[in-house]
Amino acid sequence: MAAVKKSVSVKDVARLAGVSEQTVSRTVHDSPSVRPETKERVRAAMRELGYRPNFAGRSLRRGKFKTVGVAMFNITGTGNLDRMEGFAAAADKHGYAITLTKVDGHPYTLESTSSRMSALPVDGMVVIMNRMPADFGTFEPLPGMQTVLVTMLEHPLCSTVDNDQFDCSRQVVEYLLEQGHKTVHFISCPERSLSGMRREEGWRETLRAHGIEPPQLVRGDWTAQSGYAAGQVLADDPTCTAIYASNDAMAYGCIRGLESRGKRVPQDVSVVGVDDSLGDIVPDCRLTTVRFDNKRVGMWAVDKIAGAEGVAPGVEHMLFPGVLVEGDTVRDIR
Amino acid sequence: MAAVKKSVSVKDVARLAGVSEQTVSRTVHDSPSVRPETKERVRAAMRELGYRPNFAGRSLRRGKFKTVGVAMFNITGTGNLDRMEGFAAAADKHGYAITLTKVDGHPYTLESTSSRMSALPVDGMVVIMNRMPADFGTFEPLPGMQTVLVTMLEHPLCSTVDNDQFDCSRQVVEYLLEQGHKTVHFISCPERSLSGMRREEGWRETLRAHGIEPPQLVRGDWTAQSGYAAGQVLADDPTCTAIYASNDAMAYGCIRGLESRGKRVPQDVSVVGVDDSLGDIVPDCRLTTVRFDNKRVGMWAVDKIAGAEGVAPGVEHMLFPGVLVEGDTVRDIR
DNA sequence: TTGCGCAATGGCAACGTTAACATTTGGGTG
DNA sequence: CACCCAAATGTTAACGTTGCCATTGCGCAA
Repeated sequence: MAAVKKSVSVKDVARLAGVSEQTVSRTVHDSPSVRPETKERVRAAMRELGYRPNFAGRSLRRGKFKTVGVAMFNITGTGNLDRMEGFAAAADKHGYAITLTKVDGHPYTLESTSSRMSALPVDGMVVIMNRMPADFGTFEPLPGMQTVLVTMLEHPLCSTVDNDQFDCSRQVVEYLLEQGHKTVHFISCPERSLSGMRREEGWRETLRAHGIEPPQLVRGDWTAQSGYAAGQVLADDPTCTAIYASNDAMAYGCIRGLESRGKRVPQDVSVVGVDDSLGDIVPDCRLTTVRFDNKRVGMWAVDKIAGAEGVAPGVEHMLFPGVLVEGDTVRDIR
Repeated sequence: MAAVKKSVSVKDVARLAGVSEQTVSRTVHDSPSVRPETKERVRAAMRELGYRPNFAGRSLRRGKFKTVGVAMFNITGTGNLDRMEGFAAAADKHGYAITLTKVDGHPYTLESTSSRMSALPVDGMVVIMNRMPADFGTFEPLPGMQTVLVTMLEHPLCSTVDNDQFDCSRQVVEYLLEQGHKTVHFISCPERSLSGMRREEGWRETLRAHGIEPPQLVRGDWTAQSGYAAGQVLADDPTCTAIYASNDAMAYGCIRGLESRGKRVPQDVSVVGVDDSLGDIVPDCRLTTVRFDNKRVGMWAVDKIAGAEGVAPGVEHMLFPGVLVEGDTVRDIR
């Protein structure tokens, strides 16, 4: 056991088992045209030598890698962990692996991402579009490199998938109106956030669809501190009985801000957030919020690539609705 | 442009450029023994055909994949996102890619993880040891598969890296003692958590090292709710002027629990957490906590594999200390 | 002019696997 | 007993790349 073993190949196994390389290959793939007795002999040889099929040889021969590439601009981001969980779960299901790459560069383009991916052992790629790529409109995926974009936008040549942020706002606003509120105030996010702006549109248009002119919104910056300030402002507005915040941190901040001005939640004002990100961090409130199934989004993306074995690409646009989770921060005032 | 292009190989480029395949290969690797003029002609051909070197062919030839495999039991977990960021950053630096796989199975063994990895295009692997594998003590890494475990435990054959949980507690306890506190109370976590138990040991032993007998600890379950309950209990203990909680959620819950019993933080009681996970979620307190650099842990792991190009493995054990971040929840009572 | 050395390029083989085809063997049928 | 068929196994070639060695062409010193 002194020398370093070079990697064991079918040839070595074949020699030891006294069969041809092809029979070894057939045994690996459990072909029915190998006698059980022979198979057993080959398996024994594989065990003895510690044989593992070589990925490169196999891929070269097959022209497939059974791997999906994932490109992300910044890995740290709300929901990314769940999305990754989804990628991994779906890949696992299809016997695929996930290859992860960080994307950078100014300007950030789908073209360069795609080009980089094509030198990696992947059959398709998923791009998490935190940023808007400069060439979004004109990009065409490489032939043979099925591409799925995680974004709310539609694309003529790539399948896209994401959470439905517009519908999320529709659900929240209609829910609050059903509880008897005459209008819904809104704490927004910075204008550069694509998904945040979709939430804003959803809020605005749903109110209008119910014949209600949207009140002045309060602009936040995702932080609880900005929610706190917004809560203090809205506490002085007598028409404000229901507040919808663009994320949970601002919603929680808002609650504390309202309380600092003597308003109680939900007795005086109802509050709803988005993202279900408070988890077990806050002890004294079960916030009413919208939960997105990011894992499902991730699974869909990988399914689209790994599931379509040889099937025609077929561009599809998919938006998954969130689920409104009732907590203790909304009161029915009818 | 009607037919689907098969993948473009060196052969195609060579033909178009009127040179041999070898010259194309040399051009790809920017060998100095190709005339600049020839290089340019080859490059033009590559551009025209959209040539990308084939990963499988290259790996087969070279016997290297330039890829590090990462195995995780559950992807969702404190710090995993930052660790991933570290993996990706380090891989990027070395021109490597990351291949992610989810691990399951009962019992969970390093052996099966390793075996699964060896059929993937990776040169080494990193295992995030959220769970204790059944064969931790007896595992030997596959030859040629450099293995790094992310855990606090040492291993005779694999390099290991993680945050230093013991030192974290030492820092917190000594910091609080320096502020004049006579003892430090502790809110622990469930006993099954390896890192949590290390924090507990660190708290206990540091107090003893200062000649202080550790007071009765309060057992929590990582949630703010359990911290809240602990805070209420400790509020009635007159000897309790400083509390160290095993994570930030419990620390925040504890603060609210103390307040519910009329104690103020930090005027009456000082509180310190761990993990720096509150971020912008809580509006009204800047918690004193310990911040770990999980990204650095991730980078170290991948550096160890990707950086050691041909170098002898060399088993190493690395623990990174956290940094105590001063907030507004500790008071100097000297 | 001849010969030498160097720069530039080409030819060949091999990495490990497996699809396609070829061959062998044994058993049944006319 | 010749024949054919099916089951089991073997042989060959090719996937794309690149290390090694061979070859070509050219300038320069002898």
